[in-house]
Amino acid sequence: MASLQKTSARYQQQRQRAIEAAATVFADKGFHGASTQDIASQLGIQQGSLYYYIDSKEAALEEVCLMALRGYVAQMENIIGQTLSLEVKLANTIRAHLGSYREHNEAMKVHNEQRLYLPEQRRNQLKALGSRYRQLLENLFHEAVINGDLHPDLDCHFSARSLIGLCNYWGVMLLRDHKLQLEDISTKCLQQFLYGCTPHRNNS
Amino acid sequence: MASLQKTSARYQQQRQRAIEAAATVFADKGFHGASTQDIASQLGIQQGSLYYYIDSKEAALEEVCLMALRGYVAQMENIIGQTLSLEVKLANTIRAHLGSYREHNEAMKVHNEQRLYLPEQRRNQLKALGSRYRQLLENLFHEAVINGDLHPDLDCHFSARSLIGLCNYWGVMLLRDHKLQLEDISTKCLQQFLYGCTPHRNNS
Amino acid sequence: MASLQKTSARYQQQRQRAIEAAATVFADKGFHGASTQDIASQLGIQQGSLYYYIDSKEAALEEVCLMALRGYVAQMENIIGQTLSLEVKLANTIRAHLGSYREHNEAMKVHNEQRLYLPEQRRNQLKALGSRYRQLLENLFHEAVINGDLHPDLDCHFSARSLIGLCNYWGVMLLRDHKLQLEDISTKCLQQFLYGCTPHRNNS
Amino acid sequence: MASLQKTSARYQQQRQRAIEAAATVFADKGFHGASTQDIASQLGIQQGSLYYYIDSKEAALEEVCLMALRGYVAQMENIIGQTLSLEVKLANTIRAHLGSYREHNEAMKVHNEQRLYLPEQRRNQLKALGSRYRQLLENLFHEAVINGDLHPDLDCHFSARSLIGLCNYWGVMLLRDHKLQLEDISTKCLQQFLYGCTPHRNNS
DNA sequence: CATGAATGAGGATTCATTCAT
DNA sequence: AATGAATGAATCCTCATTCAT
Repeated sequence: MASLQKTSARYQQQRQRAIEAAATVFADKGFHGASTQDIASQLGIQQGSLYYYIDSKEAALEEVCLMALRGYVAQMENIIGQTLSLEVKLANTIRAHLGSYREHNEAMKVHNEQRLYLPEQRRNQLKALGSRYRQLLENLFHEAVINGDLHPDLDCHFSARSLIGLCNYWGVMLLRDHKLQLEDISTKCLQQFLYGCTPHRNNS
Repeated sequence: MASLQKTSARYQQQRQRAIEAAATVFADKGFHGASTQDIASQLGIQQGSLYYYIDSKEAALEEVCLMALRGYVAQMENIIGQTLSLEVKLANTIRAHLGSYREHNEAMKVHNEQRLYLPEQRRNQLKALGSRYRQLLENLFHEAVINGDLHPDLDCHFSARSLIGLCNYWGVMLLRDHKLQLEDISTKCLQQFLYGCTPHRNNS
Repeated sequence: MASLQKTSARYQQQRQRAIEAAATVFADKGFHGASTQDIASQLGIQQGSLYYYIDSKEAALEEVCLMALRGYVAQMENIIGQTLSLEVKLANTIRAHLGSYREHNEAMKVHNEQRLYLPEQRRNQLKALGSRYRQLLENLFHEAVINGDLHPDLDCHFSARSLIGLCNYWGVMLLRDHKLQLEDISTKCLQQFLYGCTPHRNNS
Repeated sequence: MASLQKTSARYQQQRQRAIEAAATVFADKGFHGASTQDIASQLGIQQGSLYYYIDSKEAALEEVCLMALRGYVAQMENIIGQTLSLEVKLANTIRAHLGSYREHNEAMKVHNEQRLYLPEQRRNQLKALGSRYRQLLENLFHEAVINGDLHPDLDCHFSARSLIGLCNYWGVMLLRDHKLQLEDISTKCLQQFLYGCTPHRNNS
């Protein structure tokens, strides 16, 4: 009859572990392909006990996605806020983006691939965070165009999304193939993104 | 089972429709989130009747993926085989890649997002076709490096995959947002990929 | 629109083949474990076509059982009617019983093992034939007791059923193991049944 | 799955009840004719709940058969091990065999009639137990032949199986007709088996 | 005669969720 | 704080049967 102390540090920590377990399982099997039994097993508890920490499977997916995006956006705000050259800022952004795939228990992958299985209502926060991220990136590009660091005719919206697409692609590759080096891929993504494939003077 | 002659044009056509219906449904709800009832409804037949045309839900996913990749690789082989400049070949490749998202009942999207839910054994053909595609693209890059059309230090493997990642990202966007123009996105992808975002002389 | 000539020799022959196919399949997989597809395959026709020859799966089972019992009882009447010693009559009975397992497409086995899956109503004829067979055998025993050929205290009902049980057991063995010799098993069954296992003078 | 502790007495007892319910239902309707709904109803639980106690319908059949054979073989070993006359040993064997039909929720009947619907792999234990039983019986006969208790030319293998066939036949009859008396049938089976039907001096 | 196509009901199995303890 | 037990709905798939052609 004691009221549940769901604010205790112990509870919060176990809850966090539950979300991470969900992230791992969802990343592997997909939201619908994963069972709450899978998540409980990953955590080392019984299936029924899982519901002490999550409200529903769907809520768990939402938490996983939020966990991924929150860290992601926070890093981005930090990077953008610093006084550094465009190239360095972009390098940091890309490394942060790719790096977050290897941390966070694959929550990033889950966000990218599974978030649309959430009902509209549950995606509100997620959409806001995602927009914020894209906006920060887009603004960075706008300023760079004005500064002359980027091509004057650049479609900043298109470019921001392209960078996201590129990073998401390689992020998943980093998860799938552990031989890939984060630093190496980050550098190449930056090069590819800034200068393309053709011979250019900037690098000569 | 031995003497079933499911080769009539009528049967083959209906079967094709079934695979397309599966593609549509899988693209929307994911493999595990979609039910065979969903597919049957999409086709306008009873759930049980669906099995007259497909062997299992899993087999349907395999067919969807194969349908996507076969067309895709065939186009690629055609494009590569022609005597055209690198830029035109790449432009054609990108347009074909993006275009195939808008045809094929979203089979491309399903291939990209759901194929890993197939058991190993069912992915053999798929893997072969996928490798073939990447290889064709990579070879195109190798030759272009030798010709001097691309940067001499280019990591062709990385670049080929980056192009695929970029196209897949925008392919899904084209599906999601019908206001996007295929031609416009294709051109921008080509520009981004070849020349990056920085100001460059090639295009000036 | 021509009325179906279900009395033609051609039809009757094909119908017979259908019942035999059903017998084979039912013997192997059991009534509920067998599908009409299995039967059609065995016959080399399409599943739908099967219904031209049988009214339902259940009706097919009834036919199979009847086919088995009719032959069985007819042989028995023939054997009993002859003027022969008890021992020879029994030998003939046993050989006929066991032999029918190797002919008749396993219909005997199906009758023994599957007939109870028929609804009461469909078992009427079957019961009559079965009772008739047991009665014939029992009468044979009664007479033999009176003649002094069999033990005066013999429970003829029990003995008749025991003989049936013994023959059914070995009948199935003959189906399962093709190395077993019909003649050999028949002789041993007769010996076992008449004289048991203990040393006796009759055979010395 | 790893940490499930389904070892509580409560669980084991309910599980046992589930297997017995399955035995009853399989005996009545056959393996393929019985539904898991039937078993669950027999147990008084929901269909889905049944799977908390069994892994699959097939596994349930295996358990039923094992349950039957285990008790059966254990009794047989006990009987054979005692120092008693052949006749008494056989009497005990037959009574045990027939008696087990009336206990064990008809598991013996299920074993005899349905075990072949199990896939090869699931029949391994079953085969071993069955062979063991037949072997024990056969050995008993071999010794009796040597002692002169049984006919010197006896085919012990044939006789052992015949006894099994006889007992199985009457075992099923005991299930079907509750008016039959176990003791009566046992005695008659022994008489029939040892001395056959002809007049003999041994018993006079 | 025979078939291809379709149906709809039934069946095994899984699973998110609940809840008493 | 956690679990074992149970539920009932959903889901994939099979199958007996029908019927137009």
